[in-house]
Amino acid sequence: MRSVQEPTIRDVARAAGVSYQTVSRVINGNERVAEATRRRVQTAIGELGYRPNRAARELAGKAVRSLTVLTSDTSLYGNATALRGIEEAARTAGFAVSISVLDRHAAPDAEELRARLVRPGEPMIVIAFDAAGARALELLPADVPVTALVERPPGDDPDPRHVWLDDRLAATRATRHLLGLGHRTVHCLALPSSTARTAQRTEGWLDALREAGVDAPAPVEGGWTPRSGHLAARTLLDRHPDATAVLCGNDDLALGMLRAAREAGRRVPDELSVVGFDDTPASAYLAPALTTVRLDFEGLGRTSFGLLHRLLDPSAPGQEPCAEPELIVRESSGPGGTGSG
Amino acid sequence: MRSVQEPTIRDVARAAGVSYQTVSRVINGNERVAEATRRRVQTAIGELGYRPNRAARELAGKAVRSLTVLTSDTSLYGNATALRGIEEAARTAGFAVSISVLDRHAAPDAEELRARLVRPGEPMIVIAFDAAGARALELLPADVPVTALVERPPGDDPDPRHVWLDDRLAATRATRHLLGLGHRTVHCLALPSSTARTAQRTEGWLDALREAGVDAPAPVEGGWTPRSGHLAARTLLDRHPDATAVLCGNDDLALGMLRAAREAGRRVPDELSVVGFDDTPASAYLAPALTTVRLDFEGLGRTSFGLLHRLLDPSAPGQEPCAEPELIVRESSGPGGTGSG
DNA sequence: GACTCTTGTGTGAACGGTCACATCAGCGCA
DNA sequence: TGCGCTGATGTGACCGTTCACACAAGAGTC
Repeated sequence: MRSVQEPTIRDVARAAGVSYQTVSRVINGNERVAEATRRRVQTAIGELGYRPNRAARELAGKAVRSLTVLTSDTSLYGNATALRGIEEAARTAGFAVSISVLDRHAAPDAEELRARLVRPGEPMIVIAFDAAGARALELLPADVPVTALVERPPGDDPDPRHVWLDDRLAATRATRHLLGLGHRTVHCLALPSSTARTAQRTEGWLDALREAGVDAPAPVEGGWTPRSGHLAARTLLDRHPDATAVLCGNDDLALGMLRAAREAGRRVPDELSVVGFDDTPASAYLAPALTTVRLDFEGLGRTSFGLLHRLLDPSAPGQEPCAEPELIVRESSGPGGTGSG
Repeated sequence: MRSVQEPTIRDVARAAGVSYQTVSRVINGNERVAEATRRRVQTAIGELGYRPNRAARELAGKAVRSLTVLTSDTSLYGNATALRGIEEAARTAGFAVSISVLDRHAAPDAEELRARLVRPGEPMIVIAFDAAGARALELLPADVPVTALVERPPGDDPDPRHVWLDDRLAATRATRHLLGLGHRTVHCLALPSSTARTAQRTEGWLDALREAGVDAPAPVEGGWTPRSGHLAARTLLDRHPDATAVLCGNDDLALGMLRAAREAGRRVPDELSVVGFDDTPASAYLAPALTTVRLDFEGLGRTSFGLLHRLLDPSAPGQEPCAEPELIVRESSGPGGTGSG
């Protein structure tokens, strides 16, 4: 296939007048090589354009630096941004990143998942914000080194290989913001949970309502897209024509909510306050600009990689922590009237 | 690291009572194996849970089925959607997909690029809608099998390894739509071009104006995000307070345009028509819902993979073609007054 | 019945690295 | 002078697979 043979370690050795093993030592940063020899070898490497053969290295038992990211739909903001964070951190550390995309709607089975591993024992990072990811995480063989970005901290059985953002607290703060504006209660357009339990963001919303001594209306569940948000929002407005404030599971749902409100003749924020989640690049430019919670998905991706890296090599450097969730108040939330709540 | 050794081809051979070579034949679908033997081997494979070792296979000279996607920012709609298409098609064909993310703002250099290749000769797909991607494509060593998703067909020197969507015609149609609504002229909020030449979408816009015998106003160049669209839109409205129709390079720019229009007190579509490009999932839910052009990025991704596959193996199956660009008329475009143009 | 030809199977040598061990020179020290 | 130690380098085996080739057994041909 290739016309010119790639140079091997033995070609370099010949060019530098040393044995192939010495070349191997130079490549792997072994101490025991005389400075002059090292330089000669490095010159030869440069001149020949030598690069170590990955396959040979792996076959010979050297731990190879690669990982696979398992994620659903890469066009969702959270997934895409986390992926970017992982890729950047991984590349900086010299890891090759493979990717395997799950169908968001179909539950993966163990056999299929096993087949997705590039090789047995390939390290993985699972983006498990949704049910497909969470299920994949459960099904992964036990001998695979893995870390995961999860929606919720596992309450009873904390797993040190999981990382997450404090969605719950963030949702509480966003809800408090709305209550503080004078709304009698806050409705919830919820994201599907990744587990059988209530989504974290929904929990946080409940926390704030409980704390304020307000009865929580039943949340309405949407999907992940503006389309599903729009449908769910219609249901919500139908069921609760007197709603004055809605917390949405993400910015895309909020976008659907804004449209449904417009269609129902409810002005935002005058008659209805809407708060989103994620702070997508679009949110500041919507009409009205969306009040939302900024989440550091990129940082979370970096963190998940750092964790995996230390799992594989305990001497790997630590990671700077991700940014705290931050409420960004824009135009879509306003004072709640003193009227019906 | 792993407690249990993975079974090798020799383990399978022993279990089936044949030589390792026969096992290799079965794995690779060689004709010359007796039916009974084949079955025995396959049973052994199943029982032992044997999977071929990728590295050994590659080292022994077997073409290994993997590819690397080179792309900038994975959170942009076009990139993310194309990536999804590539990944899906590749996985179906048994390829492992690696990913390498370029900085959209920094030009890659040849040395760095070479280092990104998982191995010399690794097949690649470059998503080259922007300048970073286009530059990377140029710098790739000649011996790498590569296909690319490009912004524009290379006019003079058509490269059969490139695929693209007919942005130009699509832009012409969108512009005709606006002219057909009675607008005297159409302004352009342009995407940065991937090359030194004018962006395809901008060309298409020019085509339509020329065809209608209308003088083309100078296009205003934005970036890729709502933020950059907003900035550029302000400039555009400043320079051309009498504009009644604007074609935007993508939906995110259009979003920025919508906001700038609102801030300038220009009602859309009554006083100003805005048309986007891409049909992102959000566009139908914006206020007003965006008239835009639907582009089949996912199909383009699949096509680019099919092309690469056939480059590597001429007997690989053909691909179904991508969908034609389609103008989706929604609320953001309306009749142009007979007043100032 | 000796000859090809086909079919099914086995053997040895790569592929390009790493690892464990062997070797060798130079040094300090009794 | 001879011993052990240390630092620098070389040698052989091996990782799990494929490839090229050798070989045995049976069928078809003259």
